Amino acid sequence: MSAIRLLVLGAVRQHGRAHGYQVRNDLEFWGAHEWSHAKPGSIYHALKQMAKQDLLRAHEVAPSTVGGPPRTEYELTEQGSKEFFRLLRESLTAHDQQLDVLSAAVGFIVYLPRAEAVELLKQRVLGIEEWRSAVTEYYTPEAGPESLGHIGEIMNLWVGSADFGAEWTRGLIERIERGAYTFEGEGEPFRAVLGEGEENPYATGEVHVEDGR
Amino acid sequence: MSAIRLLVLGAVRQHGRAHGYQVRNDLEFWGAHEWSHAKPGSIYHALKQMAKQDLLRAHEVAPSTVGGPPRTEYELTEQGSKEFFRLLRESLTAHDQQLDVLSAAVGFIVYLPRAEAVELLKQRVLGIEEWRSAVTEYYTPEAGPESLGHIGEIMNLWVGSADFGAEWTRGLIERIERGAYTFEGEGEPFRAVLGEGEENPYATGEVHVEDGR
DNA sequence: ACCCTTCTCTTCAACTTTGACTAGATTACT
DNA sequence: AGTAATCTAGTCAAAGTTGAAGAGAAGGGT
Repeated sequence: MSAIRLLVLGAVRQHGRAHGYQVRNDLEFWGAHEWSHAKPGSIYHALKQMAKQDLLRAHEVAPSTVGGPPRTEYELTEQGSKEFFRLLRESLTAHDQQLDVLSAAVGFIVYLPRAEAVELLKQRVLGIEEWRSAVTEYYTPEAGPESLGHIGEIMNLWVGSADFGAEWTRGLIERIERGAYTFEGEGEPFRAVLGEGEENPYATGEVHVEDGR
Repeated sequence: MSAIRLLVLGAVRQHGRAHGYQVRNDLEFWGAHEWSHAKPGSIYHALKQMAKQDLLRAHEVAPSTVGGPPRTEYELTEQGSKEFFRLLRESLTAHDQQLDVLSAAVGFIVYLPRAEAVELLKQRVLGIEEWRSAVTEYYTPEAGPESLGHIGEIMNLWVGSADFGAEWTRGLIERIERGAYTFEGEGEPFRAVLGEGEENPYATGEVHVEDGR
């Protein structure tokens, strides 16, 4: 599973209503074009696909104030909202190697209650630890590690990478438990969208994002 | 870029001549179906595609000894061989997050001369370090790290992950420089294919993530 | 003799992703 | 003023990926 559906659902959700280009800009604002591989084509495709599956409601909009082709605005349906949270929870606990999926999920983590976020992350750690012990037990050859030849290096890479993932997750859990960040139901929510005319401090140099809402 | 082309080219290359099912089995034997996402469909597709691009030469083979549909055998063309090494070199140096691509490349690393392997890995480390300093400089807000909110955790994840990747690479470089493993032109080559009728020791367990020999 | 499962080898349709392209409007430069 | 560049907004064909299905042969049990 790629991160794009989660990202797109999350972007639309933050705006309430958004068209493709807005979503595209949000993702760029979040730096997601760097770590996910969210190309324009994928975004527009995801929007259409999810509209077809009744996760999003599409609204045709008049040719628009600024130039360019007619836009379509989308908003989440009831189902879409459920799907967003399903993906979010799944992405937080799944311990496969997908950094991009995890990143997207972390970006939206504050939309969960604090306690649940911690719970899910703990599950993540558990999953990683289980995976680790299963793998190291299973692939430890009786003939000693040399029998694997250079192939053993691959094991090394994966196990080390998993260890790092677990460590990072533990750190995050601790910070959250100590009260860091503002979660669902704790007052002023964090909104990672640009206000009108605001400048994107993380744009890639030339990029200059305007957000109409 | 996914790892599949490199894996398929490498598998065919080790056999000299191979049909789709053989490639599929090799990948399973290597555990690659776990860490790459090499499904049968992808493998057959890659074979056909690369045949169309003259990277592989296809031979129709008589309906075969055992049951089943007629097989097509493939072997590398001159171009295919070049492409294999091009992909191998690229995958070893590219410092984007793709663990699967790196894993595949490490599996084939001994087909390069030792000195070149070291050279490429050093380039990898350099690339990671450059990326790291560019990112940390660019994304360090003047308003202090708190201004990023929980979004800062994503940065943390990526930078830490990159650091781990660099560390792992340095370790590998050191071992190779000290004479570990047998590289191209150093005698008996490492061949990770099953002999006829040999059993795959890693074929049936459910836990099946890494690679073995 | 019969059925059931497994193995061999491949195909296919549906879906996703990519990268290039279009095209009008606005700004920037000389 | 003229033209180059950039923004806005999106489309499309080609390529890649997935998961399931298919069909023949062979083994294994009752």
